[in-house]
Amino acid sequence: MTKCKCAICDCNTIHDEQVKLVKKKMLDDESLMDIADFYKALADSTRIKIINALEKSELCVCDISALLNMTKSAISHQLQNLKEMRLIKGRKSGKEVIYSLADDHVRQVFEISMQHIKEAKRESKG
Amino acid sequence: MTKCKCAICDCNTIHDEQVKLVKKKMLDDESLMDIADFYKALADSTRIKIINALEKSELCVCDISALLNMTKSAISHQLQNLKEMRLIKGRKSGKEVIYSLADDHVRQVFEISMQHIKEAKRESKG
DNA sequence: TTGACAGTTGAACATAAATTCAATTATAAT
DNA sequence: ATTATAATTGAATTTATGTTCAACTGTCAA
Repeated sequence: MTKCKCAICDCNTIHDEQVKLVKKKMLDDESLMDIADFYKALADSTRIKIINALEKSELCVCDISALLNMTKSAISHQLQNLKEMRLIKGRKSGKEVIYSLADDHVRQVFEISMQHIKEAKRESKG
Repeated sequence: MTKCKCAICDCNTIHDEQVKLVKKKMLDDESLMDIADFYKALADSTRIKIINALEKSELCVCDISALLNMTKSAISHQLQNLKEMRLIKGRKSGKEVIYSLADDHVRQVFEISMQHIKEAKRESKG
């Protein structure tokens, strides 16, 4: 329990040992940024809907627009977003571009988050 | 392949069968919103750092402020955010509030997302 | 009971992200 | 070639989010 040296926080009593330990064990800043960016890609209901849809079947931009009742432009922007994060991939077929999920991680993460939400809901009710 | 009826998108040729199938299989809007909200909680580098820190040890607000070199106010706001999503919990100890992870889902999701990022990086290099 | 400190809170501000809009590219059909 | 359509793009706009700032609450110690 000592006074913190840093200029920003006005802490007098920090738990030195724990903080030192944690600092040592924590991931580097760049990796943590990457992780946050990964979640950012999933942190929007439009993109989540797109992913949930592509879990069921590959679809073209047009299909997704109709499905979500949104403009092709809005959808296309979000598709680029998801593609950049390598969550989806697109293949060209004539004038259309057919999109599908890039790999299985999305499905896995989806499963776990569903579980968490279910349990969190149960707790909040009980 | 028919003209879409909706007013917003200007689609002429949508793949009816697939869209219909997907619509049937997709989760309801509320659940999809909940999932997006869950990811929103993780979609910020400050919050990710907090979670990564709490994976290693429970910590008070002061500790986290010192660790991340940020004001207690900024940290506190984010802690409320994470608590609301039931990702962390806090217990009072004298003047301090000690925070820790709420359950194991966070750890699990973390693992998978790390895998995804590693693979995505490998691909982008190859 | 007064002062000091850990933590929280709400409003203001600053920044980032989503959607719209207009224009453009690429492909297919006439 | 010309036209039509799927999709993309960049800039403008709108909306959401993170941080700061100042004030406040609760707890401990003198």
